[in-house]
Amino acid sequence: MRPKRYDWRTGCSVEATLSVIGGLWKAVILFHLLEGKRRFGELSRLVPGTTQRMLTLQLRELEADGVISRTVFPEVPPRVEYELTEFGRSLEPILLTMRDWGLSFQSRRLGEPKPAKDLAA
Amino acid sequence: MRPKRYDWRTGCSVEATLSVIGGLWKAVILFHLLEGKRRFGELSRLVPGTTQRMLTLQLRELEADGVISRTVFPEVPPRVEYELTEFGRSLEPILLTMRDWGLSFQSRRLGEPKPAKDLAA
DNA sequence: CTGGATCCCCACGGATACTG
DNA sequence: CAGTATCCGTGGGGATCCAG
Repeated sequence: MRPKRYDWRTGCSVEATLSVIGGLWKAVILFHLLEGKRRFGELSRLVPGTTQRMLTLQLRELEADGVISRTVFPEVPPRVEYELTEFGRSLEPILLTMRDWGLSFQSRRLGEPKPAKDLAA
Repeated sequence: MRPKRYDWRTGCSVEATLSVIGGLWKAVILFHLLEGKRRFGELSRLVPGTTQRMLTLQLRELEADGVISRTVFPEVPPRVEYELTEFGRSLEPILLTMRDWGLSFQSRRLGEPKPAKDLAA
């Protein structure tokens, strides 16, 4: 049995949140879905560093949690679109807050002349 | 250093944020530190599901990133206190947003008699 | 184009014992 | 009390091939 890492029942509220968006690339995926529907290939390009396999797995879990919807178009070149559900959209405040902090963090780091410990971090 | 999972330089803003709080239990740890200083043993109890080793590792990384400070009291029964730095406190909006969503999620789930995957409204 | 199925490996993380 | 050191198992995730 997989005791999972996070337990939304016994854990604190943050832990509950992580049980949904705690996956490796979930937050990043959801962030890119804020702007609208995305095809699999788009997400693949938007999230470099992840493999197709990982992307698929993460998308499946998000779908299972009711955060995103998956629409398959029965076309000859297959097309699949992922979209936030109403429930998934409720995560927007979190994602936007993370984006804001990230932007600030990035510019802060870029402004630093020399990192204290060049290799790490 | 290994390319790690997240790269705040090449990735999107959310990815940059995850490079700091993306660790397994980092968000949970930081959340508990919002209320003030915590001793190692306290955190250990506050974050069930994590081992001392993991807790130590996560704390070390957070410290290396300048998010928390570690104070050692040279007492006979050793005492170590962890506290958010000013920089770490800048993460508060994220943590609080996650807490809020988690609370809502928990109560929502508790009210559900059966898991519903199709939620139109 | 969008994945599913498989194989494989290592590094992540658990458990335990020890120390200042 | 607050770790560190060590060993070790596992499963997470990469790579590859195949399919609709």
